[in-house]
Amino acid sequence: ICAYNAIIYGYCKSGMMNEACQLLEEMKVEGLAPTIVTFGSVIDGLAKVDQLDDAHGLFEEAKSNGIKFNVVVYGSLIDGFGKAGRIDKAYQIMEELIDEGLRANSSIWNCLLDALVKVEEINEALICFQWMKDEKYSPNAITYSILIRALCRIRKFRKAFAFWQEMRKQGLDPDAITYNTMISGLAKAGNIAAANQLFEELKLEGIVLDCAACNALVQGLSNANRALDAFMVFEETLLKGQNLY
RNA sequence: CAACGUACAGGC
Repeated sequence: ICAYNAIIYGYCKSGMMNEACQLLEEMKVEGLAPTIVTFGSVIDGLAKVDQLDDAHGLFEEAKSNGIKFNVVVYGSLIDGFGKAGRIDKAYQIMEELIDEGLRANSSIWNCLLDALVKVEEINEALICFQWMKDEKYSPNAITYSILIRALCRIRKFRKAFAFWQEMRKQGLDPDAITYNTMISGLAKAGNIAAANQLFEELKLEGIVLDCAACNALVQGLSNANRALDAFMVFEETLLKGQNLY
């Protein structure tokens, strides 16, 4: 069983779902009972290649065979439906999760928030975020990244910065991805001045920005017809011995 | 043990 699980896990991670499903069938034929890990891998794999209905079907089928899934498997489905823009299904799975007496966690909420942002329901996402906090779940760096990106998209920079500060106030250190989200969010929305300023501020704080952050800024400057400035950032990055692609 | 967020490239 462990051997099967390991191979199936590998197939699923690389998106080779035909092979994975075939092995799952083979297990049944051999009289081996797939475990929650087996089903979890396959469901996650199917959801990632947009075979959502198959994923959900397998989920229901396993459940009716007495398998009790954990939050992670629910998370795979919520994430999958959310990415496909099927919010209603995502909510439905969320409700099922609660009905089963399972407790959601921050990751589940993040999946849901990201889903709402993807269909441009930013206000709904903000309400959801408030709700999440009311229910005493702690947002993490990922939660804030999702919201900051969303707010930059709709050009609510002030609010994006407010979240940025709220995050630090809670002792949550923004990670490399949060920085990049903020910088590229500002740059893409054409707010080069703010992006540049943040970039400089972070440098002063001794924070090392990675190549994605530089890319983001270079791109923003280029779009604003400031090729010269873009080039300067580029050179400066090179001088620091950073790896650029 | 497993689910979630950032930049860039390509094809029509």
